[in-house]
Amino acid sequence: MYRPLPDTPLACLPHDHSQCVDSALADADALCARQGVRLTALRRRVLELVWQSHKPLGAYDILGTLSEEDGRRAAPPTVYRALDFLMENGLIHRIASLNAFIGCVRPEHSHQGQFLICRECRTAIELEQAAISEAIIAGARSVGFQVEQQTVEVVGLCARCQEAA
Amino acid sequence: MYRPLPDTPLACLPHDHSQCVDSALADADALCARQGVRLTALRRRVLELVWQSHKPLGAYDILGTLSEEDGRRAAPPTVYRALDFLMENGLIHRIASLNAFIGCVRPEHSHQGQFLICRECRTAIELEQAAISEAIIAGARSVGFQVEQQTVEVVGLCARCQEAA
DNA sequence: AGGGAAAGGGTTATAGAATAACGTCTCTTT
DNA sequence: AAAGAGACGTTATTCTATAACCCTTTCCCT
Repeated sequence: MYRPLPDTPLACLPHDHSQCVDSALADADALCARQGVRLTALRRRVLELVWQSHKPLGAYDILGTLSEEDGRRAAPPTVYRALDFLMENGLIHRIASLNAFIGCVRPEHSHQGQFLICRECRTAIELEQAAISEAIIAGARSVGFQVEQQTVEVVGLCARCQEAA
Repeated sequence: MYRPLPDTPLACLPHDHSQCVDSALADADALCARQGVRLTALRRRVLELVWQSHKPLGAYDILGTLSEEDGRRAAPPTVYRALDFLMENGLIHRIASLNAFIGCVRPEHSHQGQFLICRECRTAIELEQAAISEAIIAGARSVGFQVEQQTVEVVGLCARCQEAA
């Protein structure tokens, strides 16, 4: 069942993004069915909005879009509850340094990603490198600390924006 | 019984914390003099408050303390400006995942730390391990990403809280 | 099928974190 | 003494997130 990340994450390249969205939603349907949890219309719509690009999206951006769609003005808890559900089920990640959310590229097995965030185009690339994780666990162990949760968020320039500059 | 390694950070151990504060302030005085920037009374006081423990401290906690001290009610920009100054000069770090600030244990050379945050006692231990940094830089390079800034924040259990449990 | 518990989500209000914009005072530096 | 920069006060606002309450829907048990 282990599917390795492609060598070059799609987020780095021009690609047919509608396929990203479709497969993310299909994966989510399958995953929720398997887990016996409910991917309601609202949760599914929020997930779709988060996946609208490879750039982390703020809760209030989502809120704004939902409000426009529905005519009536949605309230923050509506969105935060959906986001909480999606995070609990590994479908999205929260980027703490941006107060924003991004679709998880591999929701099928629980994990915490590492994120490369381009300061120019704002795209976030998710990595899942054992070498990074292990370096952190080893470093922590050297002072007797037991790791439960890692936050790795890196800012810099993506390959495309380096070329552009 | 957990036996510390030779270079175990003080935050991991019982210690005379007033020495931490004193030396942090003395270091800050020296560093600011060397850089030709002004460690004003306010900035120095904020630094002292941040150093009051090894637990990350929120801007509004600082604000509250300042307000009590001064009688009059301090406003957020007062604190945030001081915090910005201290960060620019490498005297404190911001912990993004906690919206909080902590004194830098080695302000003498600019760097970004890696932080181990105990979920039980809230203590944050600053690491500066080249192996972690390098693993991140290498991982990023593998997708053509050029790193400028790293955020590494780890949650778990410190040695003392593991024993207690 | 009926009934109760739990989950989902609307709504109002509030807490918590950070910044914008403008004014004032005080130092230099000339 | 005047000009300019830096530091800080002050007011207002924005952005992010949660609390608390209520109603409806769904699920599950018998």
